[in-house]
Amino acid sequence: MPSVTVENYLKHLLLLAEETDGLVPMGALSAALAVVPGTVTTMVKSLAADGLVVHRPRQGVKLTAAGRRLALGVLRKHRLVETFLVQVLKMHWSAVNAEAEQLEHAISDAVLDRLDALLGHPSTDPHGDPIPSRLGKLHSQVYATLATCPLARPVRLVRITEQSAEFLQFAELHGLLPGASARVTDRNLAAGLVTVQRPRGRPLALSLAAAGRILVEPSR
Amino acid sequence: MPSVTVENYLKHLLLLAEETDGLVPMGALSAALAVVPGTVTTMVKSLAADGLVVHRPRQGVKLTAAGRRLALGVLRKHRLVETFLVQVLKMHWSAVNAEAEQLEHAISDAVLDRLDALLGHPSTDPHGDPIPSRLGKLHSQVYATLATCPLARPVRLVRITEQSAEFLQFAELHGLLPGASARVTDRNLAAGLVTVQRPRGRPLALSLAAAGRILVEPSR
DNA sequence: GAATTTATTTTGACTACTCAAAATAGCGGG
DNA sequence: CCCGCTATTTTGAGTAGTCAAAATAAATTC
Repeated sequence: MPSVTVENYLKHLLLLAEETDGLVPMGALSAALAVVPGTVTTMVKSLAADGLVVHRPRQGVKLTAAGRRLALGVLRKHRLVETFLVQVLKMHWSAVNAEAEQLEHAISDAVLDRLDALLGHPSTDPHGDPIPSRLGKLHSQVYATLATCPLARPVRLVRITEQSAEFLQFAELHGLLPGASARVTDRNLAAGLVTVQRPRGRPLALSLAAAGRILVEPSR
Repeated sequence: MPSVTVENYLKHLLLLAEETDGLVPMGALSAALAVVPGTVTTMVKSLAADGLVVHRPRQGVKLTAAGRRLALGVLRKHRLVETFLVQVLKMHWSAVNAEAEQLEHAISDAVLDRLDALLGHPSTDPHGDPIPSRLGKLHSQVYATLATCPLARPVRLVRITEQSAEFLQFAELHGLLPGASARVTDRNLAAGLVTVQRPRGRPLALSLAAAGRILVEPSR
């Protein structure tokens, strides 16, 4: 059975691979895990020895098929637990990431299956993040973001790819929840500002970085 | 924050104290934790240094007030989680101890409070074991057992103080669940056998040891 | 009251993970 | 082509928890 530490290395590697696609730099992993770079080098070498990752020295790491399978299992637990915490226990969506961070390593597959059934086999968690299937399929579509979608066109928010409680609380305050409608009225690259219009709301200014964390699809 | 290991030492110490009352011998703790005796000595000394237990060398250990408070918190998590697994996720009562063993160390107080409310603030878990209150009160009554209750008198089962899946499955198979009625028709100390009569059931033979794990109260 | 058994403690060593700080590699600029 | 910067790796050391096996203390037996 993989340790909590190993599960975390693999999970973050999977998450970072989505953005980086290809090799994940050691520094990115080090930052994500809040661990000094030297520690990552050591651990990655041991993960490589176990066949869970491939290590290209001085270049980066990536998951092997076995490592990816394990990582998907952890991610499935994380996102199903988040969904449970919000839908059944009525917790706030900004609080559940931290809770799931712990529970994902303690919950068995048997309990997870029951939870999955209780929730009606959801395909996304409360942030819109896709939940890997029992078989390890992660059907993550490529979406536009508020930083890249066409101007003036109505869009529907589908996913918030940022877990910090502050950001999520800010987002909710301004009605930026998965499922909500919006329209980007202006985008100023020089200033790094995006202006978003919500139905029945004041125009809202967002940094380009923040806008890039909000995934959208064309409305209707 | 106490480690998983520390939480387990304290929890088992609390459980063993119920039976042993007074000092728990090192050997008992060693057996309960499935760890060699030398390890227990080492750990107990470090727990004592942290003010969580009192160590009487060559005699045994007991919890301090601080240690007991922590242990009660863990036990509360364990038993509420068990209750949740049975009542909400419909798992079998013989399986939930092992699951709760893991989850008790990963669940936060915030989640626990929601769970407690969802379950209607239960006072016992599915085995009839009392759940410590949020404030750390453990109202565990002294009950008779099938090994000690008066002969021929009708009794109601209140608690099964044995967590092994095999035993619990055996108990359920013969209708020995908390809440059930029964009557001890015969007790043979020499043979170490207790005969139990269930309404509409065949007489059932139980070892004295097994009978001692089933707590009862006078019926009506 | 010595001798033996049993419980406990000590000692030395190991695994998994971590950090701090020094060494090194590979890059981009001049 | 060399210089310096940044990312990475190495080295040495520490913490938490564990085991195996030898040493010791206490209790039991004769």
